[in-house]
Amino acid sequence: MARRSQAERSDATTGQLTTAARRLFGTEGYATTSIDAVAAAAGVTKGAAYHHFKGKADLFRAVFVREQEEVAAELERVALAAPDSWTALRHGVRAFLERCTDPAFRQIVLLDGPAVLGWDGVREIEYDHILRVLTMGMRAAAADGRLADGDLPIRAQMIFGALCEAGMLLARSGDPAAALLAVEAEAEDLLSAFALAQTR
Amino acid sequence: MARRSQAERSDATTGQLTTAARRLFGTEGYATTSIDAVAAAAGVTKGAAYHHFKGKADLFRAVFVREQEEVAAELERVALAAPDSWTALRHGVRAFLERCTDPAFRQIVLLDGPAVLGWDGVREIEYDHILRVLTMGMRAAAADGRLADGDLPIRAQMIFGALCEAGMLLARSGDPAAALLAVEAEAEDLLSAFALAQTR
DNA sequence: TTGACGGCCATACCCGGGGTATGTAACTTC
DNA sequence: GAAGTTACATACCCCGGGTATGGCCGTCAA
Repeated sequence: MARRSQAERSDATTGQLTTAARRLFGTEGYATTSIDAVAAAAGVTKGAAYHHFKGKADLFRAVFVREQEEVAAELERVALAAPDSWTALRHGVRAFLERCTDPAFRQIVLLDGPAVLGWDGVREIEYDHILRVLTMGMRAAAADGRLADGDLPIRAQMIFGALCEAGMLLARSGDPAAALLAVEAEAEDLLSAFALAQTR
Repeated sequence: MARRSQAERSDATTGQLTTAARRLFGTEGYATTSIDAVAAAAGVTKGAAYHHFKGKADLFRAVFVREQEEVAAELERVALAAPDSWTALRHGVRAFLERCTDPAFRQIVLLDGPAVLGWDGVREIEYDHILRVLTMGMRAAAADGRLADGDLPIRAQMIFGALCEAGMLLARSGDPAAALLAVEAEAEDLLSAFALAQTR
């Protein structure tokens, strides 16, 4: 192996570890995957893992954060490409639901995340990524007069919960394409809940 | 101890075990509570636990099911006491949110449940309890012309996801009473998403 | 250039806890 | 009341998370 700097070695190892962890956590689940298995899949030993991460939960956290970053980036990209704030929301919803097609994403973000990191833990991370993008999108729609006033953070959080459940639902469906349409229709109705015409 | 039948002994022991497990799982979380600790709190040993349950997950499942049964029963009671289908829905929502005030309920049903039993596992159980009651309530509201047509199971599932997130949210709030009002307002708007006046 | 220092990682080990095998006392059945 | 079954307790296995220690190599100052 050619001469490598310490930083290069570190980055390479952490990258191998998080990639392997993402694969194993996503397929086998958090509880049933061992640190040894992750390290072996990454081509290193447990010592390397415990050098870069405080423990198993910390490794999982790194995977979880990277997952959130990628989804948030894609959602932001989709939103920016949309002609107006309302279609930005709709396209974002569709992008999130399609992301839920990935079993590893569901296992890590939707199933194991809350149990491993606690609700405060996932909340803290999501608020800087997925929830941030969603809240911004809803704020823009509200500014455009497409959404009524109200508590936007609470509203975004509840919409997010509904979308997560919808993502699990269509993943279980025998006909994902048809389910996607049905779910999207319901999701649009949900967002329409806050359409301006509605009065309390 | 007086002479007891086998069935009485069994019922007493399983009751002690599930009660102790409910307390420990609810306070310490599933991963950090040991079978030994549960058995000790129940006044028996690990052998008794493994005699009545196939394993740790099975014990958790029993606790989870009982929790669902209790909530479903209360929701049904609240719904039946309501004058019409719409207020039945609203009172049910309130009852569920208040149940989320219990940290043990949140830990067991909302956080650990999906990770331990898998999504299919919780789905199967919830569909016979909370989701069943919610779907029935929405079906009644639809029959009364308070909800538009659509895919009711999907709709109920998504509403349920939103309510779970709302429950976690108001539990974290510094002022639960005020948060309850805000969350209830948003939840009503969500249900209004499917009000008959809405057209797609 | 070199030598000391520190970061990177492997090896060896501890130990808590899920799961199992076996023994024993109490209940049930005939 | 003897045989068989149920309801546990006890002792044990072993996987796996976490830690301690040592060695290799890049880094940096003199």
